[in-house]
Amino acid sequence: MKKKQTAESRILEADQTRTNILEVATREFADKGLAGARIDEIAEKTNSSKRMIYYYFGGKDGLYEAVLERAYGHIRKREAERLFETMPADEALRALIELTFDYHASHPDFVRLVMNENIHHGDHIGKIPGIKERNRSVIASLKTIIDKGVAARLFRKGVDPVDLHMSISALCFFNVSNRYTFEANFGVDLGSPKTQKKRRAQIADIILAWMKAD
Amino acid sequence: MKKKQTAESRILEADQTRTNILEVATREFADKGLAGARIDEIAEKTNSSKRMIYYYFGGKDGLYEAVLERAYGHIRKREAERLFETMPADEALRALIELTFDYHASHPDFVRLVMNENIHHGDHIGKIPGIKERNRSVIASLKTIIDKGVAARLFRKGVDPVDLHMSISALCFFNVSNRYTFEANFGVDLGSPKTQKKRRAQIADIILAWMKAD
DNA sequence: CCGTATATATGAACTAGTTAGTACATAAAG
DNA sequence: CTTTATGTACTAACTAGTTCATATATACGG
Repeated sequence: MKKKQTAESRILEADQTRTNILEVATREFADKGLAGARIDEIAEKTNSSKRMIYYYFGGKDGLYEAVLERAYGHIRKREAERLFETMPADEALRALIELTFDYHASHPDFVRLVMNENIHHGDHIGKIPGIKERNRSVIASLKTIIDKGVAARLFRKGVDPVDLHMSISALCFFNVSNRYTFEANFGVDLGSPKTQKKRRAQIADIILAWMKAD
Repeated sequence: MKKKQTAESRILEADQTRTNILEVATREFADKGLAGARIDEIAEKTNSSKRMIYYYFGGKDGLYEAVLERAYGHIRKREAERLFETMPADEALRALIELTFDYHASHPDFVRLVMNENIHHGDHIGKIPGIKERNRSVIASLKTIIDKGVAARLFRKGVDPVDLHMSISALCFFNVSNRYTFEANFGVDLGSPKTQKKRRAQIADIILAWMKAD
């Protein structure tokens, strides 16, 4: 398959191999959890081999941590929050909530990895460098919106941005994380486009009702 | 250890053995997940033996399903909702939310089992007989409260009780399910009494603000 | 510019330890 | 003598991780 190589093409290929392994492993860990996923199965689905997993990532835990770090790296890239600077605070907040909802809905793997990490008592997330720093920017964005809303007498005073973030996250996260049990318990498919569309607006309504000045 | 037995004492002991196994297995499955828990480890922590796990529950999956059924059996026993019949609708709803919050906070094993079941795509929850029926009563209770609140012009019209339940569940569930990642991301311990107390009231505030008539 | 050492990358087969599940024997009660 | 309950020892399959061999490209001294 591989013909003559230069230094660059070699580095490139190695990088592709690493990325390919991470993509496959992300799917497997998200699907079956850290304990449930199998190294041999991941290796098989890869364009590469088991040997290379150990070569690049050291072992199952190393691979899992790399997968987790990559997943968290993706979510914090949406610094599009600056877009909201020109909007009124309530519209900005709604837009931010919808963005959060959409991210969760379109990244079930991320949600499932987080679930799994909680099953494992957060033993690996602590190893990701600078994770708190990355999240601070989300809180800062929310604080800006809150302050602006309070100044415009649209929002109540005294809401902690961390609480606000927690509430938005909880509502958006649950929609993906508890999809299967909710379906079994209530016969509602949280993944259907119709339910999603309704819920997306509803979550924003809930948060805005709470934030609203009396 | 065991002396002379009668038929009854034998049945009783057998029942204690089964219960003991289920208790131990609940902790283990909640702690490590279905794939992560080990039959040998469960057996060791039991007053009984591995042999009896297979005798009573058939295998790992059978044991897990029995654990899941038992956990779901417990949560639906709080039919204390009738207590709220005498209260105004908003107070009743707040009380119900606080009850839900407390249940989640004091049963992390249940929350973690549900998380795990979602990791496994709800493959086992479907096997629990009559699970939908059991949940219908929760929705019915909520509907009663909503209707009463609407009649008293305390609540908005048109809120679907399933949506209301979903929102309450999401907020209460997240507080337990995402404890470890939230701590790692934001340095907030959702399990501390102070945070819990604040959050308990806050969740009720959020839902009530949304339900309130304009 | 050639040869040799060195770092990077990869394949194939193997292994030690684990893990779910079973076989067989037995004991007590009805 | 049959049903229920239980202890001991075993096994077949799996699973993470390793060993050894090797190919290719670059570094570097002569």
